[in-house]
Amino acid sequence: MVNAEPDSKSRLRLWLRLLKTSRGIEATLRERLRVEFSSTLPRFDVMAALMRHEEGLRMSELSGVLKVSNGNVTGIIERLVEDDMVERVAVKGDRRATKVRLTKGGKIHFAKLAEAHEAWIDELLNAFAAEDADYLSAQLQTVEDQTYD
Amino acid sequence: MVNAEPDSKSRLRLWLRLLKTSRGIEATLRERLRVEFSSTLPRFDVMAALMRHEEGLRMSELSGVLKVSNGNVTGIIERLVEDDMVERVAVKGDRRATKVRLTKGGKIHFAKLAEAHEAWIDELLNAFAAEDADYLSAQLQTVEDQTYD
DNA sequence: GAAATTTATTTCAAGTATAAAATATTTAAG
DNA sequence: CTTAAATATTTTATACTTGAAATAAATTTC
Repeated sequence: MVNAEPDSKSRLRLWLRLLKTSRGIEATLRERLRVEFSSTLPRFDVMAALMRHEEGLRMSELSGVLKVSNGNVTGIIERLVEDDMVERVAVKGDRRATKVRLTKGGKIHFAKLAEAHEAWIDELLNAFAAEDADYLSAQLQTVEDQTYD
Repeated sequence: MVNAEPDSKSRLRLWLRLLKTSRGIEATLRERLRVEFSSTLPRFDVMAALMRHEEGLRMSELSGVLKVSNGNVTGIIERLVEDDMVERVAVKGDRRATKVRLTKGGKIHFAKLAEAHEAWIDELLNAFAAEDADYLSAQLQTVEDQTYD
């Protein structure tokens, strides 16, 4: 028995499924961050990146890590600074650059967000046993090298 | 041999991988829609939904299908109407409602977008044979029921 | 070492996105 | 019928996002 359907159809279905799944999870995370912490996913992403870099990151490094535009990061950082979650630090030797890092309060706040976040993901993806999750991650990893920016 | 790492870590890694993969593909699609068609992903999504409903959709049906807010759809439709891709049609019997549907030009334009879109996905996901893609889709499907809005 | 180029960041214009408030209309209740 | 409640949509305020232009500072070139 031959299958008349081209592979492209299966790939298209996979893409639509991938999109639906990730958008669904994202929507749930957004909602919970908003309701339970008056926060947002972009703020969470920025703080997570800064958490992994105690010493701080330049604005351009941050936008590189998060793969978003410079101007975008400027705006999010502005609001995080207003809320005393993040502080700007001058870079000695280069007056064009600024480093940003979490404040003490920012670290404390993020720890709470991160704990809740991990629990939410654990709940939303509980259909996957650890082995299945690892296998799926590996499968998805293979796409990575395909995507060029 | 026991594994000290809790399942939640595997699930978190899966989520981060899922997010990275879909954002990567989305970024590529956005870029190509912009460069090759001066269009955007939200416009594509709206037009795709309208293509599947020849007779048109109410604004609220459209936001339901796309899972985005009413106000959001209002804005996207406004711009599509300006470009003569979409037209508003009065709903007889209910003066509150409006149906929107693709114009003839909108259908012609969307056909080009859709063809390019499918080819891009086929290229970006070529690492997956049809069977692998179908299997992955099925795996991801299991998450669906977990996500509540 | 002054001029040209590159680099780091912000500003800007336009589009996307949400939740909440406002409008307009229809339906239900009394 | 007339008020109250529900429904469909738009408007508003705020945040996020991008690419491109502007600004400022550092580096390279002649």
